[in-house]
Amino acid sequence: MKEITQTLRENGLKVTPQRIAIYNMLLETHAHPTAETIYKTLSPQHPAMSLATIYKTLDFFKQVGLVQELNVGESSSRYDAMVTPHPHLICTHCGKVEDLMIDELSHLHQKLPQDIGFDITFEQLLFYGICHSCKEKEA
Amino acid sequence: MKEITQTLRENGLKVTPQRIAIYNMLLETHAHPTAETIYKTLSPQHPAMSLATIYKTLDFFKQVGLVQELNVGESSSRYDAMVTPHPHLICTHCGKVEDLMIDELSHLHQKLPQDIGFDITFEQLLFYGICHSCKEKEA
DNA sequence: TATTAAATAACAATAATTATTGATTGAGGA
DNA sequence: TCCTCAATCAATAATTATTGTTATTTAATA
Repeated sequence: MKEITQTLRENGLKVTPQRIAIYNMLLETHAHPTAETIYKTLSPQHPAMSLATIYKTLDFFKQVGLVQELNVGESSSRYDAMVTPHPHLICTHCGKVEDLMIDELSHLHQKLPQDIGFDITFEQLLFYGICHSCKEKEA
Repeated sequence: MKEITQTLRENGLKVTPQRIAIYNMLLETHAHPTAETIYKTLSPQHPAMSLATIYKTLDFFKQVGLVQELNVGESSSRYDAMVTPHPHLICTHCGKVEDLMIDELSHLHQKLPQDIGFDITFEQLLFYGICHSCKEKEA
């Protein structure tokens, strides 16, 4: 709680209940929710909050480095409060997205040759496949 | 030319001028165009072709394995006729997307531990940064 | 060439996201 | 503490990418 209020203030953003609610929800889940999911989850406690507020808040958070946006090829973006670089596993059957904390696959830009002519600032590694529980159901 | 007609026929799809035009355009470019870009590029020679046809054709091609869809976080998808797995470089300044043919970074799923509980079918590695020409302009 | 099933173009519809706008809030100074 | 003003809020409208729908056209095959 202290971290977010501090981070917001440091970046000249106001600390509002909406922003705190969104950030806390992202901290508590590992499900990489979409804006829509966040909206539905928070609706009971924040019935007045609009979807546009979620989008704007997530956009602020992204700029400030509190969350990372994740685009795995679905129609909508997902959001992750774990901002250190790490690969993701995506089940193409149920849509589940999992974090993968493997150091060897988390800093691949270091393995790039010098002459590619790009200054790399960020990397994203996605693995698509079928998760265990979906595979069991199919069998 | 032979390859696409053959592939389409093998998959029970009709060979039409539109499909051939779209596939040839993708073979000739390395720019990873969007549906909209393909549409505009082909309009002069195929003024009657509709955007919906492009989308549907790209969808067929994807299913059949003639192209791969590429989602780098923009609002629209890009398409690549190079279907062997390879990383991509994205310039966050001008939006350019380049192929990166590096074997070491093209089969990373082989480096995954056995116990992740996923059957991986596809991987995508994206590097975001500033390209050389954008960097020069900024300086 | 005639037949038939699939593909096309035109247009409508949907869904995600963004822009706009008037109302509200809260930090800083009197 | 109260006032003022700029920033933020929520609601709504607008935009944009993509996908259905359908009548018409076309490619494949006999």
